[in-house]
Parts: sequence; C-alpha cells; structure tokens
Amino acid sequence: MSCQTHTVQTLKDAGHRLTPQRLLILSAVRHSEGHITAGEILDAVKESYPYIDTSTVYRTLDMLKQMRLVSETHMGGDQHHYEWVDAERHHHMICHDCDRVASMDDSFIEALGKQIINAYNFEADIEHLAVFGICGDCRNERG
Amino acid sequence: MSCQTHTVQTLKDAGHRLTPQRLLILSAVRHSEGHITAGEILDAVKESYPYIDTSTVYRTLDMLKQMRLVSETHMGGDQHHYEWVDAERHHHMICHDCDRVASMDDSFIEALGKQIINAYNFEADIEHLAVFGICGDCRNERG
DNA sequence: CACCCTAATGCAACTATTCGCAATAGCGAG
DNA sequence: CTCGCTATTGCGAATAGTTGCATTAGGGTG
Repeated sequence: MSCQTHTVQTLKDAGHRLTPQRLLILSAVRHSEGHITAGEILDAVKESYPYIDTSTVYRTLDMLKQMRLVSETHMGGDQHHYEWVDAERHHHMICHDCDRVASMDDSFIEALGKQIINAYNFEADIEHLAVFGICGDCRNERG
Repeated sequence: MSCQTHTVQTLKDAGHRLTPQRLLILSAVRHSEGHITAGEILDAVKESYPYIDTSTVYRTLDMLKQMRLVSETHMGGDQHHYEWVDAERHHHMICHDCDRVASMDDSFIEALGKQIINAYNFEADIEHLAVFGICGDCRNERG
C-alpha cells in the first residue's frame, strides 16, 4: 500500500482526481508481471467493478503515460502493451522468427539520445522502445 | 515507367502476381511526396478503380513491407504512414510541442544496431524509426 | 489458344482504439 | 456537512486495421 500511497499523491499533486476506477486500473498495471494489455486490464478491473468501460481504461492509461507512470509499447501484435515505469528503464528486442522478447539495457538508447541532441539539437524522449530483428539463437539455426 | 518496370520485375521474381490493383497502389505510394497513409492510398486508387477494397490496400502494403519496398512508421497520429524505400534510408524526429517532423540520418541508428549485435547477438532490423521529443526551436522558446 | 492451379480480390464481420456528450461524482470552499 | 465547479465516467457511435471465405483472375503449361 505504501507505494500506492505515493502514486496517489503524485496524481493529486498533478491535479487529477482519484476515482475507484483509476485505483483499480493502477492496481492492475502494478500487479502485472511485466507487460499488460488494455484488454487484460479491462478484464482484471471487471472482476471487482463490472461497469468499467473500455474508454475509461484507455483514458486513464493516456493520463498515466503523460505522467510517465506507465509506458506504452507496440510490440508487433494487434494490441499495445503497458508497463509500470520503475527505476530500471529498459527496452525490448523482439525476434521476428521465434517471437521471443529480450530486454535491452537503456544505456544504448541513452547514448543515442545524446548523439541526436548533439547533431540536431533535438531532445529525444525514448521512454520505451521495441526493436525488431533476429535473435542469436535463430541466427545460429539459420547457419 | 522504367523504375516501375524494375519494381514489377522484383515482385514477379518473388513469385507475386501482378494485378491492376497492385500497380495502382504502387503508383500511389511512389508518386506521393514523402509519407502517405493507407486512407490516402485508398482514395487515390479509387479515382481510377472505385471497387478497390481497404483490405487489398493493407494486404498489398504488408507484402511491400515484407519485400522492403515500402516502410511503415507509426508517427503518433491515428494512422500509420508508408513511404517508398529508396537508397537514402532515414528516420524521423517528431516534436511533441509543434508536431514538426525532421529527418535523421541513418548513421546513428546503424551504429546502434552494431552495438546491439555486439552486446546481445541480436540482429536489429530498424527499417524506419520515429523518435519523439522536443525540437531545438521549442526548447529555445521554453527558455 | 485453352486449361488449371492457386494467389489475390471483394465482401462482410470483427477487434482495437477514439470521440462527443449528457450524467455523475471528486474534492476544495464556506 | 453542504454546495458547486468541473474533471471523469459510461455509453453509443465512429475509425483504423484485420480476418475468413467464396469467387475471380494471373500466368505457367501443353
């Protein structure tokens, strides 16, 4: 609960209202292991509050994105994935062949951001990146 | 027409059939300045062939993506943007504030790809990347 | 030139996500 | 504790994109 309290305070400070729907959505995202889709959030929240509407989920997710409390990633499927933003920022490498997902350290992307600001004076804001390609295992199998 | 001939040959070599719909879609993408959306392609093709279906456009675009003849980018709006892939591979920087789009040289991303393969043995395949952030002008205005 | 195989098309139904709007309900002020 | 402002909700309709399936039509073969 203590971490929840902190988040709640962050929302209030930003002038957002605290509604039961938001608390439920927040809880669903935080208690998911890794990624969660909007549909999964909807299902999870419906267990305790069946009246929740799809648009409420998306709108809350938008707000949380803007506040940098969750990140949204398009991982190739037909749904976006959402993830609680914690201290360890990381990115994903998704294999075209076997669909496995691996984590990439943020240092590479951080370095890229620095290069971009030097070259173009553009302050890149790469919260969460999904890079597609072919993983080592599949590369080996291909020979 | 000569460039079109080359593309047509590429498709046939890959075992794809040449249909009037595909020729029209191809033409729409190639004659667009920079980006074009699926909806714009649909409208353009409908001028000469009103029976064209949305799904045909998307399926053709999928095929062209797989053949690396067009690239697909999610640029923040509600539609994807498609672009003819020419010799000069490049990426985009999109400003959160003013929505302006600037081009980024591929060299940065190429370098990132090399780092990733060294660190993770993952062969990244970054055809076209859209990076969000804040451009120099807006940074100056903010002070 | 006619035939056949199968890729590609058009259609209709379906999923994910967004938007406008009227009704509801946080929460700060008195 | 009550009042009122307005952010937020639920609903219903709309949009972008996908999918299954029966029909059509490239284009290689004889």
